[in-house]
Amino acid sequence: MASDVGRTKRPTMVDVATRAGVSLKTVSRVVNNVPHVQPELVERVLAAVAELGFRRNPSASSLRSGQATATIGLLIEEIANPFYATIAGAAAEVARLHDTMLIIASSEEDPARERQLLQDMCARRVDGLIVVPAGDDHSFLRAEVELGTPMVFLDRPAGGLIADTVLLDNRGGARAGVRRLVDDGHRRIGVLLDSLNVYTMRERLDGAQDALAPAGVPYDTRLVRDGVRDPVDAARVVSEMLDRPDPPTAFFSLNNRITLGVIEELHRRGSDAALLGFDDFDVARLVPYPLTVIAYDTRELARAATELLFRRIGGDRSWPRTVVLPTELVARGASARRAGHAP
Amino acid sequence: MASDVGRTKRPTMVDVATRAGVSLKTVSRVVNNVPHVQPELVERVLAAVAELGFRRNPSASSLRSGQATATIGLLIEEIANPFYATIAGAAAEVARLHDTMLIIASSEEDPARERQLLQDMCARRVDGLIVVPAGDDHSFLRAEVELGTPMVFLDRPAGGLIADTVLLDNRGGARAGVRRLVDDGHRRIGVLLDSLNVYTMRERLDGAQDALAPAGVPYDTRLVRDGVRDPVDAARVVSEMLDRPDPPTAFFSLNNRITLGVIEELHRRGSDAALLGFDDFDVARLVPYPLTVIAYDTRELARAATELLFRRIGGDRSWPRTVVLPTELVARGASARRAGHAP
DNA sequence: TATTGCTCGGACAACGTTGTCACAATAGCG
DNA sequence: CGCTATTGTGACAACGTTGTCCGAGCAATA
Repeated sequence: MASDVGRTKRPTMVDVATRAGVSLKTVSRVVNNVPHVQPELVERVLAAVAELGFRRNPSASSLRSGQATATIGLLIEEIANPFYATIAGAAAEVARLHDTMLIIASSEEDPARERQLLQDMCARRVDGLIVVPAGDDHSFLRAEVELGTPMVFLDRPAGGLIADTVLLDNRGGARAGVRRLVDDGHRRIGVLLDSLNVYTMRERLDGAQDALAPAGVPYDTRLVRDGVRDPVDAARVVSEMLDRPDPPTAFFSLNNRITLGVIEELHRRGSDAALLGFDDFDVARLVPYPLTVIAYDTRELARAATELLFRRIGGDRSWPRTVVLPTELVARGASARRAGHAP
Repeated sequence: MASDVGRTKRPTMVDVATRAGVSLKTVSRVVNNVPHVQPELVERVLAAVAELGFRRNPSASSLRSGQATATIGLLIEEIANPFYATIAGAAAEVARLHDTMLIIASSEEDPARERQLLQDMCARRVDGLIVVPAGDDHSFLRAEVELGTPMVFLDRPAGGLIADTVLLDNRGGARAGVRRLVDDGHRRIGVLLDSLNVYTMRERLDGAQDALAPAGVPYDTRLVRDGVRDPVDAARVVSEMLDRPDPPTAFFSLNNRITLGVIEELHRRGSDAALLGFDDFDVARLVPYPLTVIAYDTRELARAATELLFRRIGGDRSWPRTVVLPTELVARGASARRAGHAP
């Protein structure tokens, strides 16, 4: 083809060796910083490397040496989601400190795709994996674990596999938040959640029940609604609940997407129902409605997981551990009501 | 060490061949779907693959076959930033359609780091690169381009390198937005921007001047402020400008981080200055202040770039092109003033 | 039955690198 | 001055895969 113009081959160590007038092995030594090479030769080799623009081929390198691709994999649900983006950012930061590349893949909450991606990453011989599980059976990873690929599960536990896990205190956070609502005298609390198939949602709902049951609040199915996917859904559900003869005096939304919809509807109606939301969000203080959020440090979550992973990669073979990170209740919003500036 | 427990070697094609009682090459053929292999042998091989849990070693594969690591690289400034997260999500989606892995790396706006990461990705023999430039000299990539690694620059043009580029119509968008402010009678417009070192900021400011100059609006240095890094900065600058004897009647903020700060201050003061902001943001409609945003489709931006990249990977050797995507003026906010529900 | 044509399996080399080993050159010692 | 350590260097093989090529096996044809 006429389009091959300028299509040269990449320089290899052999080219560098020829250029520098040394042996292949000497180049290898210089490139890998092996000591006991004459300073003069080192210089000649480095000069040749620079002139030819040589870069070591990591495929060949990791093929030969068996290990250490200087790459870790991160499997999340969806990169575009700010929660996962924050996780990816924090993981990337830690990886950078270890001179390691980060491969990010999105499962899109599809267990089959999750499996495919994880196996693909393992086939690429990543040095380790951080996984936010989508499916609920990860026993297919056992072979990889036994082959020595360390992995840390993040935000949700693995299914059918004993492994390192870093979680939020979903249940405790929800319990504390709802307890506050109860302490404030609320007895009819609307609860909105995405899906009970998700571990975090189940935990949060359990936490709410932990707080409601001892307070003697009866269980009212009409006040717990799952399948709330987006803010529009949420607004509709809130509207329905408020139109009932005995409307809730408070709402607990189990994630921030739902919280946004709830705020919108409450604000639109000029309601004064209390609102508790799991997850903080960055424009929370601009929101024209007072609310309490169950906040946590997403970066810390990812950082803890990534650092644990690197400890494993570094050779820590101790028993798998589960780390649970705390949450915190924070008052937010109501800037529309002339809240002052935060310090 | 006693810790080697369970540390088996990964199965190779040789193992599979032995197990299936065929030759190594036959396994290779089956694994690569080469036709003309006896159906019975195919079955035996596949059975052995499944039993042993064999996965092809991509290092060896791409080493031998020279190309096609089925991986593309994306270099952005910061994964945790929603703009880049959205880009990453869209790029990942397109990559998935092409059965390709996406490696994401963050330059953190550091040109040295950018260079390092790009060269690292090239060394890993990615099939192509998408780059949001941080530095302003990318001539060091020329060697890679000549070696046949396609690359597409996104959001900002490359420096010192002729290459495919996908941009927003920053200048046109700013021009249209500011023209509307001018048409509405505004003559004193406060302009807040991050840094003139950034290409997009320069373009947006140029667009503003395009609209102001013909309208005979004099240039007032005190109304253009750069170095506005975050919402707190922005709020302070707005406050200062409003305290002047002839305060601006409108503000133009050149990115959404700044916009948030401006909103907060305007709302806090109960000001009625008009507000125009570059970049839309997802909670915009919840915002308690009316504003116009210069919006665009971030996903489309990334999609266009990624698809162009895959066309190049597919063999398109036509002249490098520059794609400019349109922006759109959208009215937002003021939900605090009882705006109705969007349909 | 012998020849041709065709299909498909297997031996072998090679991709670029690194570990092993051996050897050459130098320094240190008696 | 000869011997052993020590240091520096290179030949060679191997990592796991795939491209090349040859030839075995078989059917169709003369």
